[in-house]
Amino acid sequence: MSVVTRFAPSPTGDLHIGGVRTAIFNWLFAKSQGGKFLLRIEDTDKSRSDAKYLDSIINSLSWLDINWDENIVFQSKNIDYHCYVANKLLDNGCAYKCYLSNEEVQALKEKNDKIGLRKYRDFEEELNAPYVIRFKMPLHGTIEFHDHIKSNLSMNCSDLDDFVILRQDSTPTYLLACVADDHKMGITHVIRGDDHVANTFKQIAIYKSLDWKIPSFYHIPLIHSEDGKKLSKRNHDVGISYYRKLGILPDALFNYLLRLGWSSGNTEIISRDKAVECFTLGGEKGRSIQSPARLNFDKLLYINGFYLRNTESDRLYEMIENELKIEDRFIPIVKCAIDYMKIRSRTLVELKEFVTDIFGSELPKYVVPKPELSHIGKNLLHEFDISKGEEKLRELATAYGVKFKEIASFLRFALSGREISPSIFEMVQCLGYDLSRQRIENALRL
RNA sequence: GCUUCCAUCGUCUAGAGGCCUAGGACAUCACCCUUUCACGGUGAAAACACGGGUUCGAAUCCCGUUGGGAGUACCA
Repeated sequence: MSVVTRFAPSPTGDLHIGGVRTAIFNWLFAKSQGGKFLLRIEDTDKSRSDAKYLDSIINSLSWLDINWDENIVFQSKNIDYHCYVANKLLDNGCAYKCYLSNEEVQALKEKNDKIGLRKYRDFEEELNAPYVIRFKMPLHGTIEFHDHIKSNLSMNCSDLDDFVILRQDSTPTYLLACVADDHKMGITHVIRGDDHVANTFKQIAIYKSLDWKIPSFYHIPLIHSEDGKKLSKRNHDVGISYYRKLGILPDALFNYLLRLGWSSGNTEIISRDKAVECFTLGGEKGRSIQSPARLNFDKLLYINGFYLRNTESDRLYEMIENELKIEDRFIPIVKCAIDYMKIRSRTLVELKEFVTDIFGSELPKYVVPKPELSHIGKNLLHEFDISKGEEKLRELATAYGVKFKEIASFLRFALSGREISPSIFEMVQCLGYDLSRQRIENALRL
């Protein structure tokens, strides 16, 4: 049997960082098994869904290079099918029309009155009143399933309500739509956040009532924020676009998220190809932890720095090209500088700023005060030609009796305007002799 | 409250009864490299939540306590 997984976000906001990890797991699982990875948009809640978020989901997944097979499935387009399934359940006696009003339901829930909630469960008549369709939960027994992450789970049916599957307006609820769509799409493995475990018992009851094949379930723990709290939409760091804006590379985010709650021995840096090769989830050799993992920004930055300095400079240039506001004649200089600056940057944004501030114009931004330079030092620099190179400069410093360090820090200031920069002759190499001379003369005059 | 799941350094994790005086990574600190900063290298500090069992032997199995997560919608 070939594997089919799916990622099923709802278009109600910026793609959640936890959702991204779920997508990665699903994608990786499918790829590692030679199966298919499908994308389904759960847009049945019209009031909360928005087309702009659909774009952002597609855009974000593409950015991460997580590609899906076949066409996107829109849950809202399957509503007829959901209704058909609900009626089937009604016909085979596994569901019933419930005429309870909203207020009545609320009052019953407050009293935790499960019996009262089932008032219409065995009601024979047809009333001419609005109704919802409720699923007939078995009164006794247990529902059990083997979760490949959490192992065997079970729950007493008596703890489960007769939940709504079709609303008053004849639209399906999540519990029904999800089962129906997963079945229709031939999903074999459901990998999702463990906020869905409680739903799974209910969904399994639906599968059984329909005599449908039950997929394998993998419930992965949720991701928590840095302070150990639940990730809240109020926090800026839950949406993927935050990381993108910050200059995180997609491969770095992929790698970082993969290692959150999953591991392959002690390996920290795992390329996409390698991940596809060695990914397993659950089962005998599967590596996935059981409790929520916290986001750790420092580690993300470290991983990002690693990917940054191991990415071809030309590639990096392409990534920042559009945001670079520099004259054309500085482009070759900037390109050259990326070679030296990528090792010193942790994000693309940082790289872009370094490179434009230091190499994007005639003179650098002087962001620190000019260091002291002795008279002898000045004389030396007036005489020295930068094109002669480092050896010559050292010789001259010795001859003049000036510390190389003194000259070097002045040159660093002259060429970069800051205390932190590539080495002096790396900068000279990028700037060229003329521009370098110009910068030195200018600094000498300051 | 009820249901259910979980528990190794500050954080992410390795660990599937003896290989563990518990390993790696980030962060921290020291030193080395060095014209600055990074990168790189070496080293330090840092954890099996607690209490009972089972066993010749437990981080690993069982029970309890404590702590944490998730769910408890005509939302997904």
